[in-house]
Amino acid sequence: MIPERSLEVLRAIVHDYIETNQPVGSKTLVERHSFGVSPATIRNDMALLEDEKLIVAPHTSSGRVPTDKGYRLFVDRLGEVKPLSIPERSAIETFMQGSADLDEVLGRTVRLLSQLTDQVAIVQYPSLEKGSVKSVELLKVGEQQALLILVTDISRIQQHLIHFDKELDEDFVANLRAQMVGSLQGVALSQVASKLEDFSSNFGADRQTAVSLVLDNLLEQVDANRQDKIILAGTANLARREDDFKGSISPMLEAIEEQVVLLKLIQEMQAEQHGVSLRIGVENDIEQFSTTSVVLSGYEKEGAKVAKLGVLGPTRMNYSNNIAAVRAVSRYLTQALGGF
Amino acid sequence: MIPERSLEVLRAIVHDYIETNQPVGSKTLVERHSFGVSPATIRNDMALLEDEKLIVAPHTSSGRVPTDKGYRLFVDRLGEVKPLSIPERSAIETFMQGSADLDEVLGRTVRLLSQLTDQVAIVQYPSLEKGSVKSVELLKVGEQQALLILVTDISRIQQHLIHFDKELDEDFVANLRAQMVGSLQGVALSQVASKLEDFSSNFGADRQTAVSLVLDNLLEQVDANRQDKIILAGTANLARREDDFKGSISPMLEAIEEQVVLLKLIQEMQAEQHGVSLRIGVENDIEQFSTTSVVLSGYEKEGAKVAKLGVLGPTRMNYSNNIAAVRAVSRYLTQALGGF
DNA sequence: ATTGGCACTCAGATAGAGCGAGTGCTAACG
DNA sequence: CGTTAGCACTCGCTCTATCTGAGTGCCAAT
Repeated sequence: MIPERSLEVLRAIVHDYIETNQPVGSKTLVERHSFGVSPATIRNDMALLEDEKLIVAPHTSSGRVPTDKGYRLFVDRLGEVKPLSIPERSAIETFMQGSADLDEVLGRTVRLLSQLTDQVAIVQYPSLEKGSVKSVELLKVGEQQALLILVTDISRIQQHLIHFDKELDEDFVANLRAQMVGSLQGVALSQVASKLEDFSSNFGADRQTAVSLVLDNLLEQVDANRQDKIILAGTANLARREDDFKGSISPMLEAIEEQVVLLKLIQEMQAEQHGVSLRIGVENDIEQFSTTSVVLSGYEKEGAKVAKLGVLGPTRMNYSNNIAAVRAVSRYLTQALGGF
Repeated sequence: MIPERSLEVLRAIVHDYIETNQPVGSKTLVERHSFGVSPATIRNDMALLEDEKLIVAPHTSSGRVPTDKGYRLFVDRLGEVKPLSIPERSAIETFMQGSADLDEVLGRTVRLLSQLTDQVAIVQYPSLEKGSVKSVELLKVGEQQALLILVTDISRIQQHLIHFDKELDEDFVANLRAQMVGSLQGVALSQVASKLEDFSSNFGADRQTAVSLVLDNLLEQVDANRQDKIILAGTANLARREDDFKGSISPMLEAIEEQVVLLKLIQEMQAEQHGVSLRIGVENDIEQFSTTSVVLSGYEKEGAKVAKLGVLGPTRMNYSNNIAAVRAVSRYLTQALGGF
């Protein structure tokens, strides 16, 4: 077991290193923090921590730097999550005010989170895996065009324009719409496909092409809903802290722009303690993110987890602050969504 | 006037510098290109070009590098726009295939452009300043909620969820919808506000709150349409060429993420020769972009320019290629939009 | 267990030397 | 007069050597 004071030393090292970006040595450590002991004693503790692979010396004779494992121990056992400051709280309040639809709320949220943490912020759109159809509409908007709209129970709206090869007549469109509403309203998204199985038998042979075109589009939208969507903010923060990443940041920017990798990462991470889940450095077994940490939390809608949000940044990040921010924003978002 | 051969020398310098990223000297120049003269002669030409501020020597005794002015002369008078390669053409073809609605087409376009040029690609959404209302819809999607949808003549779709404080009844919604369609179908966006001036007098006093709520939302959407929107791709390309920018790239990333600066820039630039407009380095009088060049072109819908698209990258970019790509993509997009 | 003392290590800063690509100038050449 | 060869000169790089100092590990004393 690691003695109490050694852990204090680790905490101090993490704290100072995050603040200064310099390897921290025994002497400066006793100066900055009031341990009641001499540098030599601290050195013994540091040797112990190094044996445990919690810290490492970049070169033979320089101060120590926390390892990923060191950060992990820090956040798990040492990092008291400090509450947000008053100005931060009021920033959240004002940011969240007067938002109307989902796009706007999430857009604000992601920018807010990025501002509070100075990191890249990620907000995942509510997964509709478990959602249901609130409303489906088909509108004729041109001679040969119709707009298919799908509204789900968390007010996520999708629309898609469909082009037909023949002119549409109003009656047919109205009829088709009515049939769809009848079959689908309130139906779970996962059930839509089966509900529609012999839907097209309600229509005459001359309508089959048009009907199946619409149905294909509808199923595509339902499917697109299962593929989760994310929005980002603050990618410029990556560049500002470029030195904290070993090599170039361009692979990371690519991965972020790609979104697929991010989605996979988010998918994998499960909420742990305090509702916040954390991956530090190589714990992300994705190569591009081996020098980054991810702080993630879920947010809720009507008591059920619907999606996640969090931040991504260099392993040398202010965990206490970022964890607090992610938790707070997640709570505020949950609250804001309650109004829908 | 600058003699013919000196211009050839400038062309060669720009070409080699873009390729190698090294200041180019007189000796390597005669080796790589078959001028029929000796290095000493080239040196005289270079001295001339330097007097004209078309090239500059980073240090007393190193090769020369083109100035912004040099690049400008190059693109205006020397850079023959080479046609795209066969693989590039077919890449465009496949990329553009099977796209349905506007979001999808523009999304593909911006990624394509970024791929072809290895730069940050920008596509502006069609400005609706001159657009007109194709269709307007109001759908009840919940007890106290309705979805307001605005479709314009270039198939740009917007929707917004409206919350009412009282329960809605079907008849009222249907009536309101019918009135709106009657008043607005085919009306130019700029005329919408005046058309609606005493619209609410068609309804009873008990409906006024609800009606004005809907109208406010509608006007807001029309207004949002005037604010242009842009989408981006390939921001990671900035990081990959970081060395080409003097300082850090983070201010640039911020400006790009902000979008406001970009919009202003796009607004200012007017199509010049070949339908392509160009800003090189300090010609952008925006500080953050003083080391970047922007290649921009318009694209059309039914013979009228509707918006712009282009790329942004370091001044040391392959202008011939990028101009060709922007032009080609703009043409293909115009063509693709013809189908709407 | 803690501490002072001490020899040791090594990254980073500073300085000087040599290299070489590239220049500008001048005088000669066709 | 445009072109060219020759040449002295500049100066950014690279390499090497030296120095400095922060920091370490170890050991004997407390």
